[in-house]
Amino acid sequence: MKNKTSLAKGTRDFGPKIMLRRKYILKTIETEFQSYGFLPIETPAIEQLDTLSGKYGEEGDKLLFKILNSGNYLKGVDPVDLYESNYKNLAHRICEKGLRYDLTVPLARFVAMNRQELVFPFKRYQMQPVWRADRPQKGRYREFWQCDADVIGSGSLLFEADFVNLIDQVFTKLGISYRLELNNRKILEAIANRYIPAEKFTEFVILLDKLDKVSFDTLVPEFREIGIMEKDLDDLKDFLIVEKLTSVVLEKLRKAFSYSEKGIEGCNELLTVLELFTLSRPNENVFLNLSLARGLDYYTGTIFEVKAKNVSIGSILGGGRYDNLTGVFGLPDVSGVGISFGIDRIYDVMDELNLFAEHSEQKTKALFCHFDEKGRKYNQKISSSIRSAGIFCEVYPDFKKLPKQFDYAESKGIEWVLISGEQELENGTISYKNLLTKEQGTTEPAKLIELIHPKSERGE
RNA sequence: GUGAUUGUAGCUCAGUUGGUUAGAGCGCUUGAUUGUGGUUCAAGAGGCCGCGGGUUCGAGUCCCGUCCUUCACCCCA
Repeated sequence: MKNKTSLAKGTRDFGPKIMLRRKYILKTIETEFQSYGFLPIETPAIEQLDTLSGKYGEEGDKLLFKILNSGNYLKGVDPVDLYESNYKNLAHRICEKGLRYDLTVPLARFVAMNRQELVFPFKRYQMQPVWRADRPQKGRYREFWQCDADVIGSGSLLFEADFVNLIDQVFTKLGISYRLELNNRKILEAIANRYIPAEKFTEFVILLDKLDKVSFDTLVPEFREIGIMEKDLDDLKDFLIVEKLTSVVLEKLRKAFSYSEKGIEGCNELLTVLELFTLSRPNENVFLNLSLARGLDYYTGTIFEVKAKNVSIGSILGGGRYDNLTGVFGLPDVSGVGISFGIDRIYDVMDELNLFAEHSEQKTKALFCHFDEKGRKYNQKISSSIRSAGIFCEVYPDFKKLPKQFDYAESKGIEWVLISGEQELENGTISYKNLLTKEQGTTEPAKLIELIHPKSERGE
């Protein structure tokens, strides 16, 4: 029986073992989100293609999954386009919907549509899958989950500081050694203004982003191409520091920006963020990286990026401040800031570094065993009472030999087996064995709860 | 989108210059053992060699296409 079926490229099934771990990551993040006052929303997987198109740049548009119209999707199609395989024209004719590419644009749409009912600043979190028609590779999937928290409708730098703390709490809980890099779009603008005309800013930013992977020197030809003078190259190279974020570093930087108000503003913002997060949680993992740019060009202020130490898998979190995200949906001048955890990559990091603990609290604790219909009925009754007491348990479904039933318990990691045979039924008792400690005996059903989950462990 | 790479039993993998009936380990089923698991021993089941075409007397093996895997680029979580 050969498996002729296969998964769509870049998608994955998750078995129980993996799901328990994914749920654990999700739960850890969700708890932190909630503790900072973020409230959940969900939006549809499917959006109008118009909502998504043009929000992610030319590259992003190519990566959008489009959904073929229902019914006769060829109605109204220009035969010339068909004949000439003019797929770009066709796509928007025959596809009016698409799968969401991230959670930020749907949020912007949501806020614009529901602005009357929302309390501002609106703090929401959202944990849902997103889809990108990318070629899969390490740490990159076509379907993956993002866990976003955003604050809409406030320019307060307090939220940037909150995010720094929140990020630290999540990764500390998960046991991941990380490095949080910050930058500010205003600082980038100030640097760019030093060397090149404003219209080259985007190209400049894309180049800076590459410095993460390749050395400055290999990019020199491209820097020249966008108009950086030969004499300025060394100056730029010295400028692009990566250092621990401290007030001393920011002070130095601010002096270097004496020519640029924007630059000074960016420094002041980072200084405020530093002060605020340090008040609640000093953090040694925060760095200032002046070449951190991030491709998404809607960012206007602080930029966040987190990488795991000791694993090469790209960033596991990204985020930043944007001043006009909802503008295209008819709600201008609303400032927001947000971050996004990539839990598929976080999973890969934890898997590679062996950071997953056994999550035994989620497993079945006891298995009821028996030999015949009478015993099964007896067990069925007892099981429901200990289940009501909060003990995860299950009743063996068939009448098989005891070793089989033990094997089942063993392979599911069930600690206790409870046996009801002729003897036990006659005396109104039940036999038990702990597969880990080998402790065994016979007791009354009413005492099972205390046996399996003693008060001392319950903390009562 | 560009360039590579992979696919043989449930899993991990052998399979010679193309040559009878495609193998191993682990796992699975049954028994030794009809109320006490993980060990041991014995027997057994399980494969259209990813799919489609081609070359050949003959293809798991060579060629072409396609799908999935993995990886780099682009870009990103």
